[in-house]
Amino acid sequence: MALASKYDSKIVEEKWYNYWMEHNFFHSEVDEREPYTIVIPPPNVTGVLHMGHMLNNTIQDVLIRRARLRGYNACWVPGTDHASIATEAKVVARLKEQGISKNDLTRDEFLKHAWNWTEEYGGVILDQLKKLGASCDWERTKFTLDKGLSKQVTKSFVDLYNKGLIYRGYRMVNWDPEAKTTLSDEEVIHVEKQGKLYYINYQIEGSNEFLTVATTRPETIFGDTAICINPKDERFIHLKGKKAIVPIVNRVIPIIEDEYVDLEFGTGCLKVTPAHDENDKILGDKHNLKVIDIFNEDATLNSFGLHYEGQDRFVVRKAFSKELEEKGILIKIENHTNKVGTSERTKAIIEPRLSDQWFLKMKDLVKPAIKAVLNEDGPVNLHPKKFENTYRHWMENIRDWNISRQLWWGHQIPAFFYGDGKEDFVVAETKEEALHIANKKLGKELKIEHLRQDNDALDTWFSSWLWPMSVFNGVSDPKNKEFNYYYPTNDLVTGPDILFFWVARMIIAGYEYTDKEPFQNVYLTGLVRDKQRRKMSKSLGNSPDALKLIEDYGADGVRVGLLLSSAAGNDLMFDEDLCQQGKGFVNKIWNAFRLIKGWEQNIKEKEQPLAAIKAIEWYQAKFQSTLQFIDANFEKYRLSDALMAIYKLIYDDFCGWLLEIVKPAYGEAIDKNTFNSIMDILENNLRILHPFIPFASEEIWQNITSRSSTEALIINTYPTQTNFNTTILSQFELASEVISGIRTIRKEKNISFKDTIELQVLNNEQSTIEFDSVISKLGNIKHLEYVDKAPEGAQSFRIKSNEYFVPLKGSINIQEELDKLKEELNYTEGFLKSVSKKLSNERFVANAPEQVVINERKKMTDAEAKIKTLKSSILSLS
RNA sequence: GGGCAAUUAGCUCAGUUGGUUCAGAGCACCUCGUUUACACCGAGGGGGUCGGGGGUUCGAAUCCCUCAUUGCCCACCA
Repeated sequence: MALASKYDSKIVEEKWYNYWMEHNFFHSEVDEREPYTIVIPPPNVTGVLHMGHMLNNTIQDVLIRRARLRGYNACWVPGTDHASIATEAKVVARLKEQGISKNDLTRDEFLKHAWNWTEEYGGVILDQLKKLGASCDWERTKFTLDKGLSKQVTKSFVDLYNKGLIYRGYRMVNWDPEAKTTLSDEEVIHVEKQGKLYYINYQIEGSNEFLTVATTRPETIFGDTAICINPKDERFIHLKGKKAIVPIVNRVIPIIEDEYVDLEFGTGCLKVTPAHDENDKILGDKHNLKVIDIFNEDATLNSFGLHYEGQDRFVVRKAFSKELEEKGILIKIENHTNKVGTSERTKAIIEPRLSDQWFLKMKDLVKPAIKAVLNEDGPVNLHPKKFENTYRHWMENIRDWNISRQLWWGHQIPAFFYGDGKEDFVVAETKEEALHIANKKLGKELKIEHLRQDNDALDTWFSSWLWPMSVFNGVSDPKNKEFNYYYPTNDLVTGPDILFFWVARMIIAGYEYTDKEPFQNVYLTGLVRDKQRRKMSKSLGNSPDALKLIEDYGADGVRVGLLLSSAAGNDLMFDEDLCQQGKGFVNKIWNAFRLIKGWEQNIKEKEQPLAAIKAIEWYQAKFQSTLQFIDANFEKYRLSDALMAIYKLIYDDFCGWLLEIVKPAYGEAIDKNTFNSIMDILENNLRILHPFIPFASEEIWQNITSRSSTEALIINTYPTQTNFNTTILSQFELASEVISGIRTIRKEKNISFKDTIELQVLNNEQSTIEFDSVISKLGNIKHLEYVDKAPEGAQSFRIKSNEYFVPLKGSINIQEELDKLKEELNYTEGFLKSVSKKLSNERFVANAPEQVVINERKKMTDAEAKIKTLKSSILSLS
């Protein structure tokens, strides 16, 4: 069978993915082996694959495939997230296109639409992951709204409520007026906005005097219930105990005193609107102020807004400030930049709002999770470590978590109201149970239809924080076999943007429910950016189509491209050229295989050339030293470095050196021993390549007909570390320098590679004798001999203290040669001077470690020897 | 406003406890080469006062101070 000279990823990748699936190689069952588990960060169910997912999941697949080869029971659990607010927003938008408003639907009707949408688009992303080569255990695919998982969410809510950790409270929360729901603090993104500072006059009651207040939000004047001054402020001493009149509204409000007010800012007078600012709320509570809520849930003004009722807050800001200006009440406007909270999802500006919500007390829950990460050596390690600082800071300053959302798509809160009072509810896993509890509590015989379940849904993250446990049913049944086998999981791979949303909370939940960490290592990838360092986003249109990339470069090529330059935690400047490099690498491996495969036609039992014996011996040592490096870097989660080491091993050492050395002359047979050794080496290469380029490695593996093992590569073995010969590595190093020297002479003297030459070696102190056969082959040398004195009429070069001569038929340019020698002599003498200067420094000799001094002395004697040979060469030429 | 990180070749980044192999890698670039696996190739080459300035030391990319720039996280100053 002839192999194509260019590797065709399209055919190959589909073929082997199907093959792996048919043989169920991704599936894991509990057995006696040690488990290695990763749970996927569940992408949004209606999402599509983007560059971040590609990077993320490539890393997970590399880890999982390597573990599988190393004999672990590797289990990668896939799944999707219902993504409450994001998905609900998409469904609402689609309904709107169809002319349907969410408000016109019942909860059940809306959910039907949402489920339809989920079934239509849901899971597309999982199919896209398959294209990337992700070896997930698809039989275990989970969805956060699955019955089993939902049950566990409900159970944990009830459990935390019964422990007194969940409570219902009337608090100032972050309100997203577009999604019409509250958000947690983490879902609020502060962005700098260019705003204005409005100076507004308030009349003092019973006088003609005015007091000027500076505010960024004039529309909230309708909710003012006090003016606050600093008691130390001498400018306003005369106003103590007086009252002010809110302009337009004409409400009379007290002037209160509090040291909270900054004397320097604005006018030193603060208007207090307890319903719409957290600080004002604190002031209000302290001074017993009235609370006037002026907004509807979509942030239009309600009837307190008088003639602005029904208009949007920002429209009102403009119109109202104009009205105030016209009436001479607004006296000045200044530019002012401040940070404004916006919704992570809808980008709407957050409105602080008082409402009844559900909260989770975090202070105590957090404690074991802090310890687990900040302890040296685990049990939880973040990679890179620098994130432990931000983790600590967040955890130590944590506030209670607002877990209720005014959304329908999600887990409905299992609280059941039996009356209209704020406290008239019970919390239970089912309505029936709730009825039972309620009746017991009240001593009554209520009917089930008297109970009304809380309308709110839970924050998405309140379900995903259970994910590593819930995918194994560990919350419902902590004693089950699977859970105890697979949990705690090994690695988590995700972006630092959800460190608080998700990672920290999983650790918290893990300790609360199992006393164990949910995972041992967290690999935090960077963001994928474009060449101009811009974040990749749909709106910028700078994000390449993931599937198109796979089509163009092959999944293997894209995987290599992504991994080549993505140190943990560093942002990745994505450039398609990287994929091109990856594709080139795959093609290189493929062609190396074609070469070897070609030898198969012509193998003979004959004497093995010495060059081949030595080269194979050398490569095996090189492979081992590289394997050590790779393993060490996997330990440190430095996948790029591991991959780069493999890249160089294959490109330079395997293809560039080994294959060139053992390659039989054109038309000649290869000896059997060499061929077999090369096959063994090829197989080992494929084993370490497989995690990174699963498709091409399997394709080649399956094309090896003489292979001893019949198993698929994916479930084969990984090479283990053995002792290796280090001196052979340095000997080869010298030999390669000699070959390089020969090539230079060939080039300078215009000697074709096809013409054989002779080589004479003088001063054979550091011997490359072991590799003379290799030098002869690659240098195309007819005759190599050791001589006692420098031959005449030869071109020469020096490696360490050896001198090599290539006798030339024609005359050589003596002057040219002489100049070169003098230049080299000059450099070496300068070098010697600096070394001896260092060594004559008494303090250096006294203070530096012994080995350093010895090394310097060695450098000195080497240089002296080299100067000697250089001088004698110069003498013989002139 | 507080905190954390970064700054090394044109680009993306390595550089462990200061000291052989410390100024490196990959890519890009330039020159040469149609050697029968691969031009998605091979052989060479140029390129950096390690952000600036101080200091400690026999010795600093590495430790300390300071300044500058950039990025990230956190934060209730109207």
